[in-house]
Amino acid sequence: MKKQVEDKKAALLEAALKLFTERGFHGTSTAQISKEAGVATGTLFNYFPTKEDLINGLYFEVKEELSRRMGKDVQTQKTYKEKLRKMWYNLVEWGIENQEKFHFVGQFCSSPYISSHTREVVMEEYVFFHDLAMEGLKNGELGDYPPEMITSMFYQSSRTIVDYILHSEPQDRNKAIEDGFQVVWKGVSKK
Amino acid sequence: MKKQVEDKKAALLEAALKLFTERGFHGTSTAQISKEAGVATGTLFNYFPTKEDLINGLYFEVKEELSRRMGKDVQTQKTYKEKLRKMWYNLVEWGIENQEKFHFVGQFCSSPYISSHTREVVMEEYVFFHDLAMEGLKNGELGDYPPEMITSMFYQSSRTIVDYILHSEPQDRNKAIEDGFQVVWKGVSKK
DNA sequence: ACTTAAAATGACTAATTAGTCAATATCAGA
DNA sequence: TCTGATATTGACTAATTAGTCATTTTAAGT
Repeated sequence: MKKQVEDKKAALLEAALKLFTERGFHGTSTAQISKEAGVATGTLFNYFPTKEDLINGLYFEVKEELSRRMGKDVQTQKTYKEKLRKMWYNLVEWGIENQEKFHFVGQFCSSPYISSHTREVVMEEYVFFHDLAMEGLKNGELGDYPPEMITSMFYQSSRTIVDYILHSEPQDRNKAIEDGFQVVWKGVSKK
Repeated sequence: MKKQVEDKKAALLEAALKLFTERGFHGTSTAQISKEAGVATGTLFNYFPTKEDLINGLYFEVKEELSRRMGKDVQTQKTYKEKLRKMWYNLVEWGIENQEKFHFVGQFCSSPYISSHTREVVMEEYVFFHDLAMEGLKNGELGDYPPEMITSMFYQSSRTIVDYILHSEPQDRNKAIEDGFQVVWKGVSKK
């Protein structure tokens, strides 16, 4: 019975991801989500007491998945530049593999339907990212810019490159990913 | 009588800008917009036959205003780098002065409620931007990246810097704007 | 002051919404 | 097979929605 429960909850989250990304929060009814997930309208509310709880739960799950992917194998890299490059590839490749999730977080990161509590809990998962910027500033690898500016430029540039790859469909994706890293690295590194 | 008409239409557009930006398209009712604008619920539909016509009209107006500002005094600059810097300052300063409009275009540029017709008409206003990238590639000022990648990086970086300035509130805004330009220029320029 | 055409109004409607709840289905353990 | 706790269902409700339209108001020209 536990298995079934997880199936339905996962189906609801998947349906919500698709529809919220396509049509927005108020543009999607709970009935549409239930139908897409293949459950009754009442079932949604067994798992998520309100529509806002659903989008907050979804946002948390997706951001958590992204943070795990971003940090993967970063600390095993030899140089600072290699660490940043690894994180860049993790981020962009995840974005291409998970277009809907990538688009979803971009769309709802500053939405009023995501509670400040959710935002705070999610933020904790990204401390390592801020710390990596601080490390680069201390060891002189990065230009003398505020750390928040560096992390924002890095992350937003990844969104730009993912959108570019998905929309312009360049013949060589890996070239585009590497080009993107070169632009960002030249931009934020010292000298 | 003409004066009054323009007043009401402008009030509706201003109210729509505020509410759509805050709560999204489906998160805002036409009744709320009319109330915010200080007109009756029926009056909105005298100016905009449907809610979608309203958001499309608003999107067109705002994007047109931005394109005019972006291109201002750019061609009178001496060097290529000065042209790009001028455009950067135009863009970022407009974003800071017009937070709601800047946020609005960022939020709705890939929304399904903006018609492809609106998108096409707006695109024509930005040909000069693409041309400036092509110019930089031809004269060897810019690195060998696809022009769409360069224009996207430039524009998205401006959004990042505007958000950074509005959110982190650095003591010296001009320093932050110039820092932002330095990062972008180092990133996309040759050598 | 009178005329007239356009502009403004807000009560109204049919459709849709988030969320409820009483009834039904499921299934592990006895 | 029977029991009881839990999961699922979908008809239902009260509230809200975009858009309509008959009526009233406005104001420019005479």
